[in-house]
Amino acid sequence: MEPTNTSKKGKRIEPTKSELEILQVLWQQGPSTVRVVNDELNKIREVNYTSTLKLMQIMLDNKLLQRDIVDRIHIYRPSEAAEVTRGQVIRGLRDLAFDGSTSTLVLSALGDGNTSLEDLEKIKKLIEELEQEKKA
Amino acid sequence: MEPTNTSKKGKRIEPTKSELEILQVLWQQGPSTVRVVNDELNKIREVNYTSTLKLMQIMLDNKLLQRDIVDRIHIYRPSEAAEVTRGQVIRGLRDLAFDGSTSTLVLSALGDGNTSLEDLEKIKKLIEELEQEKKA
DNA sequence: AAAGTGCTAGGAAAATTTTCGTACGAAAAA
DNA sequence: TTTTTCGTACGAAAATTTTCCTAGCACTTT
Repeated sequence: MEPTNTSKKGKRIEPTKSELEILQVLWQQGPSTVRVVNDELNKIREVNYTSTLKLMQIMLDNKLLQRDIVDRIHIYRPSEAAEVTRGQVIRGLRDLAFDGSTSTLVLSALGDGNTSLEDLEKIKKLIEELEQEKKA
Repeated sequence: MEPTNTSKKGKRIEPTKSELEILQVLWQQGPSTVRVVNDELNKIREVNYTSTLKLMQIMLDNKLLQRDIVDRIHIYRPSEAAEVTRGQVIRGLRDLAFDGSTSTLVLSALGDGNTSLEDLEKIKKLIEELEQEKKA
């Protein structure tokens, strides 16, 4: 399908699965080289270095990542804070498979019975804060 | 990549985006013909009838859907209840992009400030129930 | 019966995503 | 200086996902 945007650079798209995987490493580790990211990925599954490199270059093109070059070392970092991208992704999934309903999604997420008491408390706290804001 | 399963039929996979889109229609409308599903999809975006048909046939192969034929009319329905598939999907995303943390995910879902008071209450209720179970 | 309608099956093309081979440059080691 | 090492860029293959074309069957209409 023909994109509405004719310019090659700067298309804004949702990250793919592999891209999210890389973003997650960068969110965890902070700005990193390809080597670091690739090593991290290889703790989970086998990936060739150049595969990770290529993907990160594509993400640079797509503006999902930014890059600093200091002393010839390429250091990549996410363009957006984790919260922003995660929000986009979760809302996308909400609309795609959860009827557009946040509560359906949250109920489903909590539904496996494996959420710890601390987490439940944490979430309850947040809800109460949100309720305060709403009522105010 | 070579699948571990050599048999053609019966491979168990996570639904793709388009497949989730179809599942969502079936969850909403109940068991339906391809025509109904396709009409529903076309309220959102243009899709050719045979595209939807093909996808649903693939999903039948993958056992994501099941089919009843009554009076030559093919009626499709999801193999799994919405809750089950939604749970799989949300856990997949949790591990992929939310550090494996349910609370991070939920906080992110609620974080856009658009959740209604009723929804917040509904979620809080559920959390309190879960806490009771845990403590018991 | 012939033409039209509405549907399924299956192949294959198109688009997207993911993976990797190869070339090449710069720095370090021999 | 030559060789080895470590990294990037780029093209293209491979795998996956998505789309649609064509053929064929059954029923309806003319």
